Formats: sequence, C-alpha cells, structure tokens
Amino acid sequence: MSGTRSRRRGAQLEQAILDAAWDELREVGYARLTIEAVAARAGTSKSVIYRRWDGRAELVLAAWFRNLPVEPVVADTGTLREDLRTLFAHVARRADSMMNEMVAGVMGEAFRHPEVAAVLGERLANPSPLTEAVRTIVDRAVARDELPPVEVPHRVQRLPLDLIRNESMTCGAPVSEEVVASLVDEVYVPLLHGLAGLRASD
Amino acid sequence: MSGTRSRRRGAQLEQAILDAAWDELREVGYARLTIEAVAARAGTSKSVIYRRWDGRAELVLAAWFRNLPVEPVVADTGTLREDLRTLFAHVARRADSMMNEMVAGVMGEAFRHPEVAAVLGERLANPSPLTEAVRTIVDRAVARDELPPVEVPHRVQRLPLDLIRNESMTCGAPVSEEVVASLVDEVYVPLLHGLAGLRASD
Amino acid sequence: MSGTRSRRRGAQLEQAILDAAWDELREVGYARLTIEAVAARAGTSKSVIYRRWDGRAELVLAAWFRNLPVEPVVADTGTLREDLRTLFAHVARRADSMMNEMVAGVMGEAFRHPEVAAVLGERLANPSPLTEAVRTIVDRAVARDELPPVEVPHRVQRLPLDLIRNESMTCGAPVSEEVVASLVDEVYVPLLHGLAGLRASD
Amino acid sequence: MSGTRSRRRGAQLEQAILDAAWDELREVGYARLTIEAVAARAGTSKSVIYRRWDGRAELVLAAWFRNLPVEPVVADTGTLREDLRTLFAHVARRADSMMNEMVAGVMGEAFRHPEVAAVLGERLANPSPLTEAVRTIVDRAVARDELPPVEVPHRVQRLPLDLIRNESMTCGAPVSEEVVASLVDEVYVPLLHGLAGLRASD
DNA sequence: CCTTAATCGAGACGGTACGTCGTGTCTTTAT
DNA sequence: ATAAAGACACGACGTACCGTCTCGATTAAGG
Repeated sequence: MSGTRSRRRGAQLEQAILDAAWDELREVGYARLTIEAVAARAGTSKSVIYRRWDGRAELVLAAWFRNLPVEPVVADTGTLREDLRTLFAHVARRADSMMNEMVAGVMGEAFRHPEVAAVLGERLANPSPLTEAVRTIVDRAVARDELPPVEVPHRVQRLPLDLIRNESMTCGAPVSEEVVASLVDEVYVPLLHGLAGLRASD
Repeated sequence: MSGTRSRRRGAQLEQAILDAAWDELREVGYARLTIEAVAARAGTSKSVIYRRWDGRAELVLAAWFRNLPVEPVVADTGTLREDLRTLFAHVARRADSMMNEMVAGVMGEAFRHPEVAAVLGERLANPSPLTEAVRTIVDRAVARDELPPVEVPHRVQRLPLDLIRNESMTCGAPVSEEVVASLVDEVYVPLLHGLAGLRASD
Repeated sequence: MSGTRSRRRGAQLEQAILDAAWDELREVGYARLTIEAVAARAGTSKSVIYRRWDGRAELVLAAWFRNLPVEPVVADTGTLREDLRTLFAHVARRADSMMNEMVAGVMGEAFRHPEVAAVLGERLANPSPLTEAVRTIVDRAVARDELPPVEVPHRVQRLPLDLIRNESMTCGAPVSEEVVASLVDEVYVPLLHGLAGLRASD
Repeated sequence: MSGTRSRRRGAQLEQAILDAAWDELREVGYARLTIEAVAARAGTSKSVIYRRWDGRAELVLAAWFRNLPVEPVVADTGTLREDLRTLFAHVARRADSMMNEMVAGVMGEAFRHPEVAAVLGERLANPSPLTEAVRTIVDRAVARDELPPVEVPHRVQRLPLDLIRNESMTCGAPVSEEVVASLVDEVYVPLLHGLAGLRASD
C-alpha cells in the first residue's frame, strides 16, 4: 500500500527527488521541467525541494552529478586518428539533446547565479576521465612513433569536450559521423602535430 | 503630448519593437526578458508582437540581427601571434555577458523550435566577417614567411568564435587576457602550424 | 460542447464568479472557502478574481450582496407581539449557519481591511427592508391602541437584526422558537413600551 | 545562557504557551496568529501545543480565559443613567479591537467545532461579574425610587455586553461616547422602564 | 471624398508555475 | 516518558507571464 510507506527523510528522500528530476529531464527536457512536476513525481512537496536547492538550475545540476556516467575504457585501435575518432564519437554520444538543452538552460540561469556558474564551470572545465583518456591516447601514439613526444596543455586536453559540446549545442542536433571526422582530422590531429612540432623546434 | 503620437504601423512599428527588445535585453538580460515588458516599452501590445514573431526566442534573434556590429578592420601588428591575439580579444569583447546569456537562452529554446535552431546555427557557423579576418591574418603570416602556405578549413576559420564563446559561456564571465593568450598560444597557433606541416608532408 | 463556450467577459463573467462563490459558501462555508475553489467552480482563473476583488472577504461580500433576499411582506396578525414574533422568526430563519459563519469570517478580516469594515458595517446597520417592517408593525399597533404613539429611533429599528444575529452567532446554532419568544417578550416589547412611556411623560 | 534553561513541563510549560499566545494575540491579532509563531515565542515546538489543544481557536480561548480581567467595582454616581453609562463605557473599553477580532475569529471557527461553540457561547452568555453589576445598578435605582421595582431577566442582564460587542464588531472600531449614550438612552433605560411598567400593569 | 478593410492599442481572459507560508503529523535526539 | 527541534506531505496563497481573444479607434487604400 502506497499510503503506508513510512515517511522518507534525509538522504533517501533526496535521492528520490534527484531521480524524479532526472526522469523529468529525460521526458520533457530542461525548459519544460517544473519544480512542481518533480515534486509530484517524487511524491513529495515543493517546500522539501526548495529547502535543499535554490531553484531549477541547482536541482538539475545536482541530479546531473548523481548521474554522471562512468567513463568506459579507451579503445586501442592502433592509430591516433582512430583512437581519437572513437573518443570523440563516445563523447558525442553522451552529448545528446537532453544533455545539451540542460547545459544551455543551466548556463542561461548561471548568469544570474554565480554559484551555479562556478559549479557548472568547474564541471565542464575538468572532465577528469576525459583528460585522462586524451593523455592515454597521445602517449600511445607517441609510443608508436606516430607522434613526436608532446606535452598536452590542460586546455587542449579538455578541447574534445568543448568542441563536441559547442557543435552539438549550436546545431541543436546530434553530432554526425562526418562532423566527428572533421573535428578530428581538421582540428585535433593537426593541433597535436602542431604542438609537437613547435615544441621540437624550441 | 504623448497621446497624440500618430499610430505606427509596418516597418516603423517593427523597428520600435526590436529596439525595445534590444534595450530590454541589455537591461535585464534574456532570462528576465518578457514579451509584456517589451510591448510596454515599445508602447504597443502583445498581440502586435505575437503577430510578427513566434515567441521570445524569435523576437530576440530578430533584435540581435538588427544590431549586428559592423566588423572593424583587422589590426596589422606584424606578428601572427599578435594579430591573432588582437582578433581573439576583439571577439571576446563582443562576447559579453548579455550576449552569452542570450545565446544560451536562445539555444535552450532552440531544442524545441527547429527553425530557431536553424537560424541560430547558421548565424554561429558563418560569422562571415570573422572568417575573412582569419584568412587575412593567415595570408599575411604566410607572406611574411612566418607560416608555411596553408589552406584553412572552414571549421578552423570559425574556431576563434567557437573557442571564445565556449570559454565565456562556460565561465559565465568575461574572457580574460590570459585565457585569450592561452587560446592563441596553446591552440590556435599550434593548430595553424600543424595544418601547414601536415599539408606540407603530403 | 463546453469547450466551445465563447470566452466570457465583464458582467457575465462577474456573475458567474459570484454565483460560484455563493455556491461554495453554501457547500463548505466561509472558513473553508478558497479562491482557488471558486475559480475552479466558475471555470476561470484566480487572476480574474484577484483583478476584481482584493481577497476572500471582498469577494464574499460581493456574492452576498448579489444574493440579498427580497424582503417578504409583513404579516398582519392583529397583535404587536405576534407580528414581532413573526418578524423575528423570519429574520432568524435567514440567519442560518452559513450566513453567520460568513459574517463572523468577514468581520474577522474586517479588522485588517478598513474598507471591508465600512461596507459590512453599512450593510448591517441599514437593513432597510427590516427597518420599514418594524415601522409598519409599530404603526399598526399604535393604530390599534395597543401601544401609545411612539417614535422608534434608528438604533431600535435595527435592533431585531442585531439581537438575532448576536444570538445566533454566539450560540453557533439556529435560533430556537423559545429564544425568539424571549427576545420579543423580554426585550423588544418592553422596550417599545418603555420608549412610549418615557416619551409620554416628557 | 538560554540553552541551559531547564526543560519545562506540565503546568509551567502550559502557562508559558498561553502567555505566548496572549502576547501574540495582542501584537498581531487573531487572524495573523499562527501556531508556529506561538511555539517559537514560547520556545517550544508545535507538537507540544497540538498535544494540549485542538487548534488555534481552542488555544486562544484558553489564553483568553487565563487573562479574564478582574471586574472592578461599580461606580455609584447617583443616577441610573450615569451608572449605566459608566458600566457600558467600561464594557466598551474592554471590547477593544483585539478582543473583537479574536471573538469574531473564534466564532468563525466555532461553526466547525461544536465544543468551541459551546465554550464560547457559555462564556458570552454568562459574563457573571457583569450581570451582578447590572443587578446592583438596578437595585440602587429602585431604592432611589428612580425606577419601579423590576425583575431583570437574565437576557436583559447580559444585554449590555451583547449590545456593546455587537456594536464594536460590526463597526470594527472602538465604541464612541455617543454610541454608548445612544445605547443607554435609546435602548437600555427605556427597556428597564418598559419592564417595570409592564410588570406593574399585570 | 468617403467608405471599407486592415491593423493598432489596450487590456481582459483562461491557464500554468512560481516561491512562500502555515497546517497538522511524524521522527529523532536529548534530557 | 516526554520535551525540543524540526522535517515532511499537503494545500492555498497572491503574483507574474503566457499566448489568445475581443473590442473600439485609427489609418491607408480603393471606389
């Protein structure tokens, strides 16, 4: 009986709310996401949500962070280009419409809520598993003599995410195979070579 | 007397509305921009606005396009690096808080309005004056023998804008001098060299 | 089809709201009456109500005034006492539970809303049909020589209503036959005689 | 240190709560009085209050009964009219805005809570010190030969309170000197004479 | 020049969600 | 065992805009 469910509190209740928010996000997207709907879906009330988070943006950020996917291992295809394509494609797959709408929405509100901006910026600037993956791929390429030894600056490590997100947000559509190819072949591979070359010529 | 102002119509009225929208955008930002407020400021009524545009996003896009700044000439500093820094800084200056909030907001709504997505994507993908500027700068560098001859793909031509916008949107703050330097030195210059080198080795 | 009902405006809409309020009053009483419920029952929205009235009290007052019963003619029983009993009983019948709860509720809010107090006070102090009835009854009694000629002050004219309302509000129950008898025999008839006697002795 | 105050219980705690309720009543009035505020002011929690009283009305009634003023002695001015005026004025002074708002509020809730209605009705119908006062005043007048011997029914004994309360509740304002005069001269004195006269003529 | 159709301005309308407040219940912790 | 503290589910508050609509008033265009 649903009426007999003992009253939830603390962490358990919080989890239920974040789950509800996440489901709501997937179903209607950020723009149509409503605190009321989340409360209803979670079987709780608005006050409980407002007691914990300051508004839609913070709630959604929290729900997002609870649902960060575990980063899978990096494919080892034997080629720098293929490794990168696989990585970019993987990132692209995660940057689906919901994700981007959410990021755009949260960004929109971030301009009025510095702490949201801070949390979001931190999250986007340090996609730790991704930067690791980039280093691994580059190291392999160097080991294979496909690339001169090169130190990859942090900004370049996070570049794949930035490029994909930028692409998929400005297009409002999933990033196609061709675009991934273009980003790898026209931007990222040349950039790595450029970094290696400039370093070498010092 | 204000009551005696002859009733506006057609293009004149439209311009008044777009001006009002633009002013409103600058004063309160996209998130707080209201059709009602725009109508009030323009001294007209909501119906008149809804007759012309489908909603906030389309209205704001229209106002934006009326206020695209004229692209100033490209500085000629004598160095690729300095030319690029000047260009990036120029782009950064225009990517102020209002602009980014607007872009984020419109993006957010674009996911539900394909035609908005199309218009916005087109606008962001083809910042014509900018791509021209990039070509000019690169050509000069090649002419100075600072750079091997290189063909700059379209994706790389628009990259400055993407990088700056990405940076300023994810940070929610104006792009600092250091970040511009980092983008130029760690990304764009190496990329150009990489493109030149790979091309040469074909 | 209900969906095709043309949008109501002005007086028609107002009437629908007041009807809804009145029905709600009768069903759940003042204390449980909710603006939301009235709006729902009237098939309109809260804004429409708030645009017209300042709150629950004013809405209910308006509904009340639309539903003031027409005062029936005064019975002519041949006796002052019987005429008065009939009148008091008639007043008592109208002072039902709903009415009293409403009056008490509105009074409660009147202390914070002077304009409500004014409207309510005016209404309670000048129950015009009632004062007429009192005069008629007294005049008949004088004509029958049941009572010396007497001028009935306004305060005494409205006394029946005050007594009945007081009784029924303090008891929270309909005014019984015995109480009516007591009010007439112990208070009102003696009072009239006293007024006549004092006047005569001037 | 406030945190060190030994935990109160029983009568002491109850008194603290009723004091808090009374203070709250005086400061914000009945309509704005909340259980939460009373609990906060008393330094206790809502549960403790709900364990003892059923709701706002009962709490306030209890607080009221703890604060019934001691009835002062009756002035002896030498005239029936002046004695009555003094008495009425005294009653009027106690029927201040707070008191009336409270009575109206409690009345409003009494319609849904029979036991509240009972307690309130009992209290209003039997204002013992007042009825005594009336008797004293009448007896004195009879002794002075200002009034024929008269038996004052209970209903008439409580009438001063009813008249004043009625007046001050319907007006939402303190009862003026003029109104007191009118109640005495147009209602109460004639009524007493009427009662005496009718009795005499039996 | 005068009619006629269009569209402007003003704002009411039926909605939805907001963020807040208070209720009365329930749980936990600490006397 | 019960006080203190406060979280919880609920429901209503009054506000703000939404996007639609109705209603004159004004204006441009056509006979």
